Amino acid sequence: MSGAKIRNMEDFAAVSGISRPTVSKYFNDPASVRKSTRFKIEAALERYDYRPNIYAINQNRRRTKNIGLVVPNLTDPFFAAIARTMEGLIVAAGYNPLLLSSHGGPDQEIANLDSLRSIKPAGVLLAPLGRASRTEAVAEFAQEIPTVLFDANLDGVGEAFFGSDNAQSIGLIVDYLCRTGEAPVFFEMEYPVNPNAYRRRNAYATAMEQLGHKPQFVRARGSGWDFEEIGFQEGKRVLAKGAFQTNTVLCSNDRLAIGLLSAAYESGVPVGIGEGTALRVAGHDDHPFSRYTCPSLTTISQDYNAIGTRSVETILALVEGETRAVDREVTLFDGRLVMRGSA
Amino acid sequence: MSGAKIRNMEDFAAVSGISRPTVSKYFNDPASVRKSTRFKIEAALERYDYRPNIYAINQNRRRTKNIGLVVPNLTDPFFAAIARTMEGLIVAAGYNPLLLSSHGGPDQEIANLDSLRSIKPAGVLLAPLGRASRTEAVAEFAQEIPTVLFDANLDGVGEAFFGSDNAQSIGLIVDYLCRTGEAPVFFEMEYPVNPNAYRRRNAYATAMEQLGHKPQFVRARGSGWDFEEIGFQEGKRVLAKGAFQTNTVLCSNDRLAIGLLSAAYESGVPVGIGEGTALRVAGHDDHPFSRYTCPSLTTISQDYNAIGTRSVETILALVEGETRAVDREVTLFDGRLVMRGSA
DNA sequence: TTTAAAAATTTACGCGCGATAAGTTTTTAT
DNA sequence: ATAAAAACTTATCGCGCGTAAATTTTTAAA
Repeated sequence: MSGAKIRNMEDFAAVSGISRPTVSKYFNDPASVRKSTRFKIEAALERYDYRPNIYAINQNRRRTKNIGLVVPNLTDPFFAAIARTMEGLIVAAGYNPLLLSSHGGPDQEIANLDSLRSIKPAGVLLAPLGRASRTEAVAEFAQEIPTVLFDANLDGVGEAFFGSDNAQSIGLIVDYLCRTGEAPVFFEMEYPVNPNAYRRRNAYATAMEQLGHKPQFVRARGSGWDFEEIGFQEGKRVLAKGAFQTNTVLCSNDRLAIGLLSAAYESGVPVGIGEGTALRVAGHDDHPFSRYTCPSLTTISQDYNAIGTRSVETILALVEGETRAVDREVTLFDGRLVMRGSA
Repeated sequence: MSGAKIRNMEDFAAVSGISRPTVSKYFNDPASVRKSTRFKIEAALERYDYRPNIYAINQNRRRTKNIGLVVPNLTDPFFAAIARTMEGLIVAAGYNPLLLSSHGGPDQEIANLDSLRSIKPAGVLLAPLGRASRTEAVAEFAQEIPTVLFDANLDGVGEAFFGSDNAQSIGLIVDYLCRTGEAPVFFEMEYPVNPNAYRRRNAYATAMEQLGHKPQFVRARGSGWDFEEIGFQEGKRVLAKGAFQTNTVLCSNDRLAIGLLSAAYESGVPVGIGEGTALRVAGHDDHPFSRYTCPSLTTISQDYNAIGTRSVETILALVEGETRAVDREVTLFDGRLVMRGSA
């Protein structure tokens, strides 16, 4: 770091002894210039502190190097974790991730897409809110800008969808629960906000019937995204009434289960699989905290590594191929049973 | 939405019947143009889908409208929540927040600041990693770009710092624990990554001595940010040895406490304040999940609404005043005792 | 070594907007 | 009604870079 102030690429080209357009080429792809000129430029980079102006770059480039990454709710550690995975992959591919959270609201989701529009991203990875999403507006966005959905599907929107196979995973855990004890009751939100919740409900019913059991539901009243609180409040209410039809409860997701476990504890209902327990509880998602519940939560681990990897690969392929998908690809990954103390 | 394609501000000015410079003024401040012209422009905005090119704007503006927001770890729901609060305030003030997570690593922290540099933000809100931060590099950044620190202080870095008064909050909870039972042992990381952890350690010692008790420490081995796991593993180890010197444990933070509670459960040690309990556990931070631990966690609630609000206000004042702070302001907010079931 | 092809470089221009100056029209105040 | 102030228009420049076309250099093949 020394010498005169470098104000732009022209200045920098001067001190490095190379023409500005060649320097420009270098920054777009260092391998595209002759080795000798690359060395000259890199030598200059060591002596002077210069970096290209990102606004000037993007004003002229056809496509930016930005990839939008929109999740329903960053406060949910599940999405925080998957977003982190994806961010890493995007950076590794030489792109610039832009992380936005919809905070559980469709207005914010649209606002996020709007703000992405002005960033002119090369592509977008979107985990939609689901049923709460304004599907038309989202579809319109996906029409404009290459978009890959993950976690929650909106029929026909975007170039591809990657998520979990709820039928497989719920089937798996229902089977496990039935093998190891009483058949489970399904504990869920009365009005789920997420399409996965509907799929899980149906998957539960199907799995139970195939095993010769009658599906039984307990529906928690309440709305919004504060699942733990709803699971807790409604859990207390149901436990007080003794209204779980069997001693086994399969929750639609881990956050609901976390609330229910807390309610069981406060209600003095011992949860687990050992001696002296009165209730088994299972969840779905392998939430980062499910290891530390009391007892630790038996659940399904979504393969979010696969979901993240494939989603990023797909959007990058679309972006780099400058082509739209011919068929909309829908890929569902299997969940894995995680046996812990609660069921 | 109709009519010809609008490619730039010139086109849009034409269809709205206003000159381009005036349209430019409008977009910078709608109140700066005559009401009649504002209506014309807004009428045109309804008919045509135009939004100014953000890259061209920022290339020419002295200062952008971007505010960087860097947190140590978005996977931690505490930071996710405070980031969300701040994002809202920044948007409300007409600025554009850019959320970045350092994922617990100093390299990523520096990378984040570097990537912010190329965005040329008007100002930055930074919750540094703390002791792991490369202080010199962060200080250099804060020299370049107006920066306000929050949560963790780095001496002399940035224009201001807002955080919690650990002396007050730890004093408060130590006092509470001593009034209601045995004096607490302090459970903490052996090598804390965060300056708050050090302040809490010292605050604990001071508070204990003032109350006539001998401070006693249990230090968890392990490093990194996986506090729950460390609290769990080390909690099991210490409980197995019966090495807590009293029946009351004050944890340096809630995540450690969550791990410890899980360990106590698995070890068959009943936690709480009622009959038949053997251990009291308290935490610090009012982590979003501390309501749902078993038992629910007695803790200190940081006033992160105040921290968020004041941090945003301060950076915006700096940004809009185009002035640097004369004195570096350090403001610590009081914590609030949250009494729950665990202690 | 010659020569054509490929690669690298330079020339020249344009992107979409902010900023400013000078002149014109409209609004406000007296 | 009139002057002053405010808002607008026209004209022009410059920001920092990407990129097509033209030119030069290098490489590879004959």
